Amino acid sequence: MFESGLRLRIPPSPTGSLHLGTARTALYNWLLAKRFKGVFVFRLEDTDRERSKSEFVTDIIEGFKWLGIDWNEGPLRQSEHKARHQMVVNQLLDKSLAYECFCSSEELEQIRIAQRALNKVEGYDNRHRNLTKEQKEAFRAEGRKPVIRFKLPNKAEIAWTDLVRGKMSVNASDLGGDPVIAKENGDVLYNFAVVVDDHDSAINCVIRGEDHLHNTAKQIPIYEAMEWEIPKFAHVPLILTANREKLSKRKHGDIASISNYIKAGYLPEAINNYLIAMSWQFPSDNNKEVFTKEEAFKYFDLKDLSKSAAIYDPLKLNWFCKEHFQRLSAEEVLARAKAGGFLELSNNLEEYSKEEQLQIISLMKDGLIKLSDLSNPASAASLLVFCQAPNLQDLNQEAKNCLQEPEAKLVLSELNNLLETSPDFSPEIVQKLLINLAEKTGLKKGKKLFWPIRVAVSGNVHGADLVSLLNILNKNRLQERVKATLQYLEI
RNA sequence: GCCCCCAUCGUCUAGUGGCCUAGGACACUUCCCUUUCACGGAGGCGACACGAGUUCGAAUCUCGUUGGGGGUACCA
Repeated sequence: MFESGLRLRIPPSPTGSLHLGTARTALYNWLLAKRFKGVFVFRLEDTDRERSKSEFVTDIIEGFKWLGIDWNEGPLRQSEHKARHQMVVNQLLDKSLAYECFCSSEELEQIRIAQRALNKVEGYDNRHRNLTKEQKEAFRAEGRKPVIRFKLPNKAEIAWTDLVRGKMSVNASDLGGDPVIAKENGDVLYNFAVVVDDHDSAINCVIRGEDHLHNTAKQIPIYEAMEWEIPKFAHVPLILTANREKLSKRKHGDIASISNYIKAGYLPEAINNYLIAMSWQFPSDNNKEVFTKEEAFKYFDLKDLSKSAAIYDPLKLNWFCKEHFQRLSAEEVLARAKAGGFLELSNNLEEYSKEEQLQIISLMKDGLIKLSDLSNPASAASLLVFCQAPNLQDLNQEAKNCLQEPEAKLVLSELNNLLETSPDFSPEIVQKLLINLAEKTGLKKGKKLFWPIRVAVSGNVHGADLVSLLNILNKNRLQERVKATLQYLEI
């Protein structure tokens, strides 16, 4: 299908930070480029001068890098092709395939109102298609400045075979009139610029969101007018929120921006996995859900993509996160946590040896969703327990209740006594210590015995395996915290 | 309003005319493991939107209805 070599592109506009949907479209492009050894072009769609910002350019590039999405050409900037765009506008004008339109926004609005009243397609009625020289001069004399409109073919059916959806067609008359390609101030518009730039980059396959379906119908006639080769089109399904609206930066900024996932310490491999799996899975192996994009590209094909929109499910994303954390070594988790600045606790882990740090991470990484959980006191994966004694004044209800039990004081004072004579900790010693404690207190293994220790140590009745926890924490810290709790109970 | 797209458990999906009393995953839930939480293991709940047609036979093909989404700018 792509004898001359597949050429793909992703053209985000730097009017906001990298959007989850853009990332997903980029991913699908990347997957296909890798699979068929194509060229992937990265272009910044920055023709809207008021809304485009350099900080967003940085954000988008950082986002792609974080996800591991690389490109072969670019970043190109649409704004640098102004002269070229102008040239093509003039060519269309010369060939009478485009024309000047002098309608004011008020006139346009009136046309729409009238059309709507008749249940017709709203849009421009092409009234200035065939203005005479005199008419144009008259408008100019009024001080009007024209926009340039492209002549859509009359009553023609615009059809293409979509690589995701199959046969598609839109009637030209349903497109809302001849589209403006250049504004009054000379700036060209998206639907025109994108065609010129894609052609100039020799793009032969356009993968974009389903929201562009009508744009494709507007763009194909421009290719035809210029006698340019029309690329293949593939419209991928959209991401919807739980209440079924298109995921937008403005309304759902927290979940829509890649930068937020970076900040929260998500694993890029989990985001990639989720984004791909939203609309695609391994052909003939739907049991394989957890995979990397490098595994996926070997089998990826647009025809296997789902046609319907997917609803963003944070719970499923969390599951992918857990799965990918489990596949990471403790070394790797530790390195990423450090590099990302997620170990900035009050006393950080530096007082533990490297080996102990790795033990700590292994102990905690089972249920880890994102790296920021490591320093979030509310999270079960919080490392706070290793860094500071619990605040006994401010315990949760479960912990409070536990300490009020009569056995709590008994357990802790006996433990305190045993610690006086205990040798330095090892897993075996801790194990023995707990057995001794059970004997001394007459309590069998159970909540009555172990919960008070947990509260004294971590301020919580739940947590990681107690023997490992105490062993890493070590004798001194345990002693300090048990004493502090006993003191607290005396008052 | 008009145009376009989509339609299997709550969610993501497998399924391309008989292997379907519809399979998997997330979520929920029961039990087991476990000093706790989690992890892990074994179960459970739960869907072909509806109506016609084609066919010996339809989740799969056709048409209609309904529902959902997107588009409808001198934004991208």
